[in-house]
Amino acid sequence: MAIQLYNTLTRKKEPFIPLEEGKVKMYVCGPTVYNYIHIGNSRPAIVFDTVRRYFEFRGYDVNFVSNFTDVDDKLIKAANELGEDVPAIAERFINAYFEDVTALGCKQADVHPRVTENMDIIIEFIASLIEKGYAYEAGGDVYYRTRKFDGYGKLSHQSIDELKVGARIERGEKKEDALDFALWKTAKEGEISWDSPWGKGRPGWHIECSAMARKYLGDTLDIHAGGQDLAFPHHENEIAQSEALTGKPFARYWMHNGYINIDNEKMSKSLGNFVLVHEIIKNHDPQVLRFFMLSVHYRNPINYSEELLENTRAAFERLKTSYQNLLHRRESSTGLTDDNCQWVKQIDSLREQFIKEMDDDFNTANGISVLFDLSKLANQYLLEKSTAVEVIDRFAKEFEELFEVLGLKLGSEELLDEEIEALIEKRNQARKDRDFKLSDEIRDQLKEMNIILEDTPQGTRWKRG
RNA sequence: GGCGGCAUAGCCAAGUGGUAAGGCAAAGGUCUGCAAAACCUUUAUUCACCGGUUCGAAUCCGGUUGCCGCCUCCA
Repeated sequence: MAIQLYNTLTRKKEPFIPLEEGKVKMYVCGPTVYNYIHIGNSRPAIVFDTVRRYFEFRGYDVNFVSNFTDVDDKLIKAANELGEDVPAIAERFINAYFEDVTALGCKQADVHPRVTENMDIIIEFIASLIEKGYAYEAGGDVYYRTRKFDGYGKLSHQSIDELKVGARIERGEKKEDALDFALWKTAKEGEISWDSPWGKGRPGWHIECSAMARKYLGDTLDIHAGGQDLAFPHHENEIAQSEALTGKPFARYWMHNGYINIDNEKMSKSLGNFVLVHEIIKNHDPQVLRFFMLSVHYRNPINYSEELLENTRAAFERLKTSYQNLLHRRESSTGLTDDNCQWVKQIDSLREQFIKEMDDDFNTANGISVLFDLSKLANQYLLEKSTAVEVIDRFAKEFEELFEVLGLKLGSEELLDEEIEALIEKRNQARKDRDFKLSDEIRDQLKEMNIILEDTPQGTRWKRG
């Protein structure tokens, strides 16, 4: 059974059938790098990183492209305000972006193309659209002739006449029609600019994705993804540009993630109610933020608050503790016993369940609930008087693989320094001697050092507090 | 005005026709020298409200209420 995914274009869940067997060509709209990303920006990064990981887990070869918008109006504005030039700001926030999303467990894309490095193909693209009559030059600007493209509105399911009501012409624009949008903007005095057949200027926002997606992935993509708010006008305009040029479908599947809300209101840089990832991860484990995002289906809204993050932390700990306890128990485990296969069968069945849930439009919320089932099963197994290394390893491997699919880390085994090691040994001797006063003192002392001890029939295990 | 989404326990959240997953929190029990971790048990006769279809509805249809989003830079 194929992976099912919800396609914004058809408003239905559809089986995923790639253009080329076993391969996924995927493009995700990346950030405009004029500031640190807020947690709303981090959602598509996390969600589509997970989609990519899941495709890979299911044996697909994924070609994943995500752009940086490194020149546009907002960057120019930021440059003016900060008294820096646009490339310097872009460079700084591209680095900051990688730092943030890496902390959140996102892998790098295969290609991270930048607008400023692809000016030639963007200009070429625009020139071809003019040639085909889909665009026109007007006083140094170039606009897309929206009404000429028949399918306009097919992604956002709006009719072109209804859209017209909301469209506007800004002062100084030379559009033929209110719905037309800029492909090329002529530079104002002193602004960063590139030479073009229409004079010095810079690209409009939408054309970059059409041009770069085509360059790196071809005329037709399997999946094009981004935040819900990009569906209109950004993605709609991309379709108009690309399909007018090639005459082929631009993307077969369109995926859009839901918003993050703060107090039930959309978070956005322009509303000013945003929370930066950069700030959050100073006080919170970035992995908890990722877990939080994945605990809700990607198309549903998420309400963010510190309190919810704290609840998530407790839940996430539960899974990791379960895994750590398995590792601790491994040392005192023996060979296989007769009933072991029953446990393994149950693990197999949970793995199937996980795949079934994820195959259904990447239902990470349900995938995570399977992890809790796995955790419960493992904890029950650890209650057995004797345990088998094979079964422990099977449990551990399952944790590791499924965590990896979701981009979550279980925490590596670290060693304690000798001093702490010695204290634990000393305490164990005290417990043998039934000197509980001393043993409790040592436990408190270690707690001060952020080491928490847990006594089990198989010996004392420790974890960081 | 056009298009779309959401409403499930104290909180978070799955679930699109077959009798309410999972997590957090809370309570009781077991285990433990005491803890911790964990296990077992309990916590929605009910899914915003009102009708309808059906043997059967949280799920489908119609209506009502409330909240949110897109239509303008936005993930």
